[in-house]
Amino acid sequence: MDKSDIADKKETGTLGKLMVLLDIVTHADAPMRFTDILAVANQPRGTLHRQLGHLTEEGLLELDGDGRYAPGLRLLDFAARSWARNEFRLIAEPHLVALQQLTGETVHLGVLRGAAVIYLDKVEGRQPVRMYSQIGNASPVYCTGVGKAALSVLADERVAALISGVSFQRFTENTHTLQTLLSEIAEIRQSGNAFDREEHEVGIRCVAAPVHSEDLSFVGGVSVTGPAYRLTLERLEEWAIPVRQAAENIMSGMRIGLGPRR
Amino acid sequence: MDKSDIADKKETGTLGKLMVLLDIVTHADAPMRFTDILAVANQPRGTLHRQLGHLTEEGLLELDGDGRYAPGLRLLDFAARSWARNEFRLIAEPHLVALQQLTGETVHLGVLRGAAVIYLDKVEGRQPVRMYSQIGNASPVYCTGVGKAALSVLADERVAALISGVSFQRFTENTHTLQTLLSEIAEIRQSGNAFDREEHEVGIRCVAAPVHSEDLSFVGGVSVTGPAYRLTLERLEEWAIPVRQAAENIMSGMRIGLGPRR
DNA sequence: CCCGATAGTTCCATTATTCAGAACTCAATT
DNA sequence: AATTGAGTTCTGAATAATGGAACTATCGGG
Repeated sequence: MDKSDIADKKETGTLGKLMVLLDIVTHADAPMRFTDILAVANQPRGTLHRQLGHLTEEGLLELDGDGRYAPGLRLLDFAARSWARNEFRLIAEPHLVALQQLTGETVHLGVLRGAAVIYLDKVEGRQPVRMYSQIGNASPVYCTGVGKAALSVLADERVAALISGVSFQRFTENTHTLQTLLSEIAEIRQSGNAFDREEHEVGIRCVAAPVHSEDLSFVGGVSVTGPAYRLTLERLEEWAIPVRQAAENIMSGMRIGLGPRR
Repeated sequence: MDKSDIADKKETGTLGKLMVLLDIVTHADAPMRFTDILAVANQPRGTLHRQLGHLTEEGLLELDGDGRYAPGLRLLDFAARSWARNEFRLIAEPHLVALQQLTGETVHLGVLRGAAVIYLDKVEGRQPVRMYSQIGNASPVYCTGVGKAALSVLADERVAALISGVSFQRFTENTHTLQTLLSEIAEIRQSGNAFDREEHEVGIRCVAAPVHSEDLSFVGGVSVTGPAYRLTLERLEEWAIPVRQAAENIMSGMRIGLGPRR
C-alpha cells in the first residue's frame, strides 16, 4: 500500500508510447510536420510514421493537406461524453450556479490531477460568448486558488510528493515559491479558504475552498474568480464564506449521491 | 485512388482495440463494471483486464472505488487543446458571434465526420449558464440542418456511400427517410440553405448553410437554431440569407487563413 | 463455518504486432 | 542533372499482446 506515492509509473506498453505522441501534438501551439515530431519524439522514422498513421486512422490526430498533424476531432467526441456524465460535476453544478448568481463573478470547479488542476466546470456571468475556454485545461497547482485549496486537504507527505517534481515558474510578482506555498497551505487548513492574489496572472484574483470526497478519491475545489478592480481584498474576504458554504453543499451532495455504495 | 469511399477500415492494431473499449465506456450512460464490459467487448477476460488497466493507467479511463470504469479526465485535457486551437473554429468564431447577435438565437458550427456531425462551436444568447452542452457531440447527419447542408456539397456517390450504413431512426414525424433526404439534398444544392423543421426534436427548428474548404477536407455547416414558436417558417426564410452570408464569410476567411499553402 | 457462486486478478507459453534501420520515392533547389 | 530534405515502404528481429487456465477475493446462503 506504499508502492504508489511518487513513482506511479507503470508500463502501458504500446499505448503509452502513442499517448506521448498525442501529448506532443496536442501541447504544441500549431500543427506539426512529421519532422517536427520526429525531432522531439524519441522514435525512429519508420516507427513514428506508423504510429502517427494509426493515431490519424483512429481520428485522434488529423493530417491536413500540408502534411501537418493536429489534434483530431475524435478527442472532442470522447471528451463531450466524459464531461457530460462526470459524477462530481453533475452534483456540483447547481451549487456553482447559485454561487455565480450570488457573486456575479465567474465560478470554477477544478480537480487535482497529479500536480495539476483540471477545470471541470465554469459558470460565467452575463458575458454572452466564450465557453469551454477553461474547461479541461490543466493549470499548475501552486498558483491557482483551486489548486492550493485542494492541496490543503492532503497530508503533508502527499503534498510534498506531489510538488517534488514541480518547478515553480514565476508568473507574477506574487507567485509562490515552495516555501511560501507550504506556509499558505498551513493557513488554508486553518481558515478553510485559499486565495489567489494575482499569483498566476496580474489583475486576476480569486477565493477558493476545498471540495473532496471522504476517501479522497476526489480532491478539488470551487472558486470565484474575477478582475482585481472588482475583487478587492475586502471583497475576497466577504466571499470566502459563501464559497466555503458552496463547497460544503457540494460535499454533502457527494455523500448522498455517491453514498449508498462501498 | 478508389480504395477508400466505403471501406475506410484500415488496421490500427492494438490502438484500434483499445479505442473500441474507450468507445464502449464513453458511450455507456453509466460507469461500467468489468463484467459489463466483458459482455460487450469481444475479448477474453485476461486480455480485457490488461487493456483496461492500460487505459486506466493513462488516465483515459477512471476506476472508482466500486470497480466501475468511467471516462477519464485526461480526455478533457486533450480535448480542451484540440478545441482551443482548431483552425476552422478560430476562423469561424467571429462570424458565429455576429450571426448570433443578428438573430438572437443559438448559432452552431458543425463538421461532417463520417455519417455524423460533430459540433465544433456554439454561440448562445443571454442564457447565463450551460456551455459545452453540445460541443463535441456527434449527431446523425440526416436530421440536423448542419448535417444536411454538409451533405449537399458532396458528390452523389459520396453521399450515397456515407449514408449507406446509416439506419434512419425516426425521431419525430418529420424525420427524413432515405428518399426524402436525397430529394431535400437536391433542393439544398439549389437554394443554398438546409432547414430542420422539427426533424430531430419536436419544437426545435433551424436554418443552416454549408461551409467547406476548397478541397473538401473540411465539410460542415453553420446553423441558427431555436424553438419553433420563435422560429416560425417565415422567420426561417428570413434568416436563410444571413446564414448563407455567414457561411460565405467563413469560407473566405478559410481561403485567406489556410490559403498560402498547398 | 463452509459451500458454491460470482467477480476480478495473475501467470505464462504462444502468437501477432511493433520495432528499427535501411532502402526507396518524390519534390524542391542549385 | 545532381543534391538535399521530407516522407514512405519494406524486412527480419525484438517485443509486447494474446488467451486460456489457474488463482484469489468477496458475497449470500444453508
